[in-house]
Amino acid sequence: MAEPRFQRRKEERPAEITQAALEAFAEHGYAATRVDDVAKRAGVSKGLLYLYFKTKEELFKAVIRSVVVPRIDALKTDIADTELTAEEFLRGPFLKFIQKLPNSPARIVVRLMIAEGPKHPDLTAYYCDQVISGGLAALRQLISRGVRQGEFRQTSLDEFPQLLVAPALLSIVWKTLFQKHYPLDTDKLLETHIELVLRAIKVESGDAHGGAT
Amino acid sequence: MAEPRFQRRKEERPAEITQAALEAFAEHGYAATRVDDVAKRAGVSKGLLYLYFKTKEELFKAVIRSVVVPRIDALKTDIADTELTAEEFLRGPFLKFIQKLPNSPARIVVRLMIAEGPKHPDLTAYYCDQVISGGLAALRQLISRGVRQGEFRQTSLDEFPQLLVAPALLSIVWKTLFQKHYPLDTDKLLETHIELVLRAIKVESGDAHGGAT
DNA sequence: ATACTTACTGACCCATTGGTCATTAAGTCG
DNA sequence: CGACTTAATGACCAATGGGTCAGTAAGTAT
Repeated sequence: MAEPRFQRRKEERPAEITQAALEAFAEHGYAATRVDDVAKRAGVSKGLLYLYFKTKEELFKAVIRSVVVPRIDALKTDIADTELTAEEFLRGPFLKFIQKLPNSPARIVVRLMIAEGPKHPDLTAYYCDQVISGGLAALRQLISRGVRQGEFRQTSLDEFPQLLVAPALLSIVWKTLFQKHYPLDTDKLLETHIELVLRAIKVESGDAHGGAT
Repeated sequence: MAEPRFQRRKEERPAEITQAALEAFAEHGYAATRVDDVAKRAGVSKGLLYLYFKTKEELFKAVIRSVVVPRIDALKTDIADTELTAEEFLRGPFLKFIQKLPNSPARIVVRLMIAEGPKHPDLTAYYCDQVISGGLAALRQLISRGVRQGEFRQTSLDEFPQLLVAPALLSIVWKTLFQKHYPLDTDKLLETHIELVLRAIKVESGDAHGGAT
């Protein structure tokens, strides 16, 4: 009876709607998701949603941004602030970072970007600047540091830091598509990846197998 | 005047439509492509399209199959029939194979599968059987051969042959999304990848077994 | 030629859904 | 407690597009 038909919560609404949209997009993809469904999930009317987001496309962009921004910032400051050697960093924080990706909202974002990216040039540009450009620069910096400190040989890897994250992308895609048919231990896969990369780029000292320092 | 309004070409139609659909899907993705548009591209009426393909979804599946089947068969027989050493094969035919992917129809298929796969379980299963399962088995075989012949060390790579193709997936995605903003020499990237992998897994011998037999 | 089969057409149907707006009611201020 | 502002609603509109089917004409057999 005394239940109010709705409450006014101007501040929280955008985040709630964005979160609901992320879930809906995760289930059906962007195109097949009905705005009405997003609104229902957020416990809100469609009309209100359109009060906060001009169009469905705007909502889409807001979703991407809300997931991407904090995550990439974390990695960037992590690399800048760390006191670990390059190898320790790769084995530790970096490995942890890419291991988390396949089970995080990043998985959804990657799928959405691949599917819808080509239709949203400005969003892709934004993503390039925020995620790709910054992320790669940070990785390149990490590798260069390793080379400067005499840990790593001079290889083409610092020209293609993408190679460090390629298996993470594969893990994400795999989880999204094949996990059910064809389970894959992505944690172990990524660990193996780091292992192999290190073996390939470390300066070959007397004890090649020297596991941890 | 004497121009016939249309010709009857029962045999060629399916392939023509499939090809047109591939192009349309490449441009707009599956959901945003209108069946009418596919028909127009194929120079055919929408009605006829529905004569050959029960639904839009059936058409989609046919497109995927038409691209995937021949390509993967090629790689499989290639690996089985080759007389090269494992290292030579990786540096030669395998590198060529993954270098071609980012500019082939495979690129489109990958995007479509990532975007739409989760909504088509049976198609995903099919893809798993035809592409993934077979492809991985072939790669694993290649690696094992290398190990048996004393070329490669025993590593976890044969547990995760996916690592061999991960950079190819990245290249495909990159080309699809970022190429314009952020050019990437995928050929060189993939070459570097093979280089690094080989350095990581080759038996370390200054001279013991000289690599090639 | 004539009758017959069927590849092919394109106008039509109608469910779906992005987006709007007149209306309602929750909060607020004097 | 009124008077007022605005967060929130939900019925509604218009367009889009998957799918159908009655009709047409290209090929074929006789």
